[in-house]
Amino acid sequence: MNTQFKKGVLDLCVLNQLIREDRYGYELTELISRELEVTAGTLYLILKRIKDDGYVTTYLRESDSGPARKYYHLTEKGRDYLQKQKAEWLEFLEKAGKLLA
Amino acid sequence: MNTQFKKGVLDLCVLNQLIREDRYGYELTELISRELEVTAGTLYLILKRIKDDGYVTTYLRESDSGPARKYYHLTEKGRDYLQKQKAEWLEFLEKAGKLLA
DNA sequence: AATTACTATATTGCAATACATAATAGTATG
DNA sequence: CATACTATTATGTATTGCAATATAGTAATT
Repeated sequence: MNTQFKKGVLDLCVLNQLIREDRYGYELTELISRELEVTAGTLYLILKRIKDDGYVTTYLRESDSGPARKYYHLTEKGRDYLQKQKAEWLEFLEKAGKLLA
Repeated sequence: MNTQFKKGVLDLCVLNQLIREDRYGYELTELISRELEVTAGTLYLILKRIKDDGYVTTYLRESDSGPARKYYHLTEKGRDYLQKQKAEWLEFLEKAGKLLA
């Protein structure tokens, strides 16, 4: 899969998984990679980024099947960002679509 | 406009403009930037890349309104590449779409 | 029981790629 | 001379890929 296509969209995919419920990193890795080829390293970098940007907050919770899980929670700022970026993405698709028609 | 969204798609947009006729760089810059925000520098880098990759050939032709124009011609290899990448792009959109729904 | 191996989970460093920005330069025309 | 047309290149930045590391449980093997 063309690596470049994912640039900028991957973080939206991640944020979008957090709309309804908090999830932990490993879980997100599995979820996303069901559709797109993504390695854990890439995912965790994205998680770090969206946390640094204030789009998510995190908290630890023990697991009964391994190390503690770090859960990610979408903030109001993250929700706003996601909404606006999704709109921009659709707008981009429309314009690019014209050039690719 | 989110800079990252364009990664990997811009060169397809350029190649796609060459399907029916040869075009020169400045012309392509104008064409593409009607839809997407792109500067000449970026466009010329892409043109250099797709030429190095053998997707286009070039030739000079004088203009009656300025310096000579460098025309870009899509090769058979470029046509193949474009077709495959467009298919991959659509496939990517479908998968990303699921994650963004 | 002790050792080993494997799964679940998180993190980090370095390399590669593509776009942005800005500067340069040459030709023709008003 | 100023401006529009045309092409090129250098430097910076952001995002992903790949690979390695680390830790805690669980299962398997000796």
